[in-house]
Amino acid sequence: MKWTESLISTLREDPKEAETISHKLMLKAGLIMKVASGIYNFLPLGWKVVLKIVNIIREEMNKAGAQEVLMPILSPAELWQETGRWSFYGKEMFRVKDRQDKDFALGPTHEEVITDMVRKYVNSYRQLPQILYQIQVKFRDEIRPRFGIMRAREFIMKDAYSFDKDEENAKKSYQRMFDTYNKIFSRIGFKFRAVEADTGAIGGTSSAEFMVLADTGEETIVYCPNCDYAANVEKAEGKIEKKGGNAGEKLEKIHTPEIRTVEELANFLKLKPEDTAKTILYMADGGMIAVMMRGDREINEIKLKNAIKANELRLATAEEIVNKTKAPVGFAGPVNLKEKGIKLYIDNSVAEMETMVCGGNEKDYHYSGVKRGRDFKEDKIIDVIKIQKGDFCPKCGKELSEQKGIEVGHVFYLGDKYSKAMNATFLDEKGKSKVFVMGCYGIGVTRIAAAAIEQNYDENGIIWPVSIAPFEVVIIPVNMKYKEGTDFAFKLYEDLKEKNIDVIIDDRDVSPGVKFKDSDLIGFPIRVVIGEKNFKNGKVEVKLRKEKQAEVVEKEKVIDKIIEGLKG
RNA sequence: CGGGGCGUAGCGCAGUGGCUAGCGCGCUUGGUUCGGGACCAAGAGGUCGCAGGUUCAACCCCUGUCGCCCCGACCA
Repeated sequence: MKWTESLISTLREDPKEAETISHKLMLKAGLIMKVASGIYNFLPLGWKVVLKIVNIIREEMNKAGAQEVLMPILSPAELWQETGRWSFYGKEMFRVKDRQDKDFALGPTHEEVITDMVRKYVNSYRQLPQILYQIQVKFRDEIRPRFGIMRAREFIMKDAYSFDKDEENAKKSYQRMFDTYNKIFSRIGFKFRAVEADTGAIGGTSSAEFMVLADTGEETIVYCPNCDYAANVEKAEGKIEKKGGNAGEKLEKIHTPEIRTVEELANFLKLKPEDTAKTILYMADGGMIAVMMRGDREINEIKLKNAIKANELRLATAEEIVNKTKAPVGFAGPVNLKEKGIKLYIDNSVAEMETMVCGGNEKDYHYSGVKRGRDFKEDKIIDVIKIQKGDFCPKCGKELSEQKGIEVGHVFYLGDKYSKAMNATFLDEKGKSKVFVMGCYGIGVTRIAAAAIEQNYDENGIIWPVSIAPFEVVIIPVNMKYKEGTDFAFKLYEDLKEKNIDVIIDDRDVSPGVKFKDSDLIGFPIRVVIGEKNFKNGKVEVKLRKEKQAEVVEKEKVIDKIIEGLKG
């Protein structure tokens, strides 16, 4: 590509609408353009990046024996109603009506559509397993789209679905996809990690997320430096240090005016936060429940939601709390809670405490010396504490660490959730009708582009990995009027194209600084500069974007040097 | 949905109840320059988000509305 013939439009100043690195750089480098909130045009450079990502994914999926299909963007409400997701998915699903007033969804994911396809065409165990995938636009009306294409409302996803005759084989398919994902992300050049994850709206029994490691990531990963345990903090389990639980032996009611937080309470009573237990009130599927955990720790609501098998969970409002407990927010406690008709769950950490301070269910009162069993009785002991750095690995017991990540892939072992709901069956060896055992596997294609930037940038711009760079090499003739130099530059350009190297030549008649700034900003992995002084000595400069130092090489050796650079 | 902020040229911003709305960058033309966002000269480009109101007069004041960004709730 010649720069003068391309639609490349870089910005000199930071776009004000962007805050995060990748968003800012993608706009500044002219990769994407916003059309509406969470909706973007991919400009030529940006689309080249996406296509390179797509190619890698497609190659690896095909190698793994998966077959590509294409499902429609629109899907009829009936399919979603079969699994109940028409109502369950809520406002996040874009819905439209056709001229007959029939309901359709813009596909946020395609389990229903693919299951419908497979139940129609697969009738025998002999046709199994099947792994089908597509690379398609997805629509999700995110509550708050942000960070450019990182969390967009319209985005490209590779979604795959496996169908097997039984659990054993389904687990093999799951493993095959897991391995394929490792290959894909390695090929792209990511520093990444697969972690245990919550299954969220897709459902199923187990899942793993592939996280690109970047300090700017939205997700927190808890991992063990000693063994292979790693999990999204949403899902993470662990042992927490047993401490505290010394709040006197005798149950005493204490006047604690205006004291609502654990911090205030501990200071007031000259105890430690871990000697207290906090009680949080939630509305779970319409009814109020109470959850207790040790005072110094935070709750993980996702773990809670799963532990109590709630569909809908939210904090109780101040009004609901007063109505039900007769005490204002901040004074909830386990003593006499049963009489108010509130189910009590306690975290493991509370079960370990000898005695504790708790809210008194009365304005300005707490109890000290509260003993489990004597002063209250829980309905169930569960694990709801948010695991953090310094807690102990559930597998090997060593201390856990934390890091930030960006979710780019997610594999789910689904089981029969969708096949059962949609009555998707086949005949087994014995002629018996059985439902498919499924898995589903997503990769955020467009998100990968943003994640790659979050992981690879400096103060001058993007540093693309070679695998997905918009061009592998940029050739910069410093002065277009210096004929010998530009002649060589164009010759080199043709030679590289001949060798199937993805190259662009910056043939603009602008000052050198502009070319250097733009090439750093866009982040081409290799830059070849042809300047008059060097060229008169038969030399040109080759610089890797990721290195500080450029190298001056004989002009005859430049192609070898480039090829070497592309490998490294 | 709650909190905060912003809509003026392609981008980043300034501006005043009054006459022709500015600046920088970018863009066009001509010339000089050529290793880190060069310089000179001459240009093009605006329903001041939209609607209504107040006023002799509104980009500016008032009301409404739409859009966008950030934080939170939420989220494969």
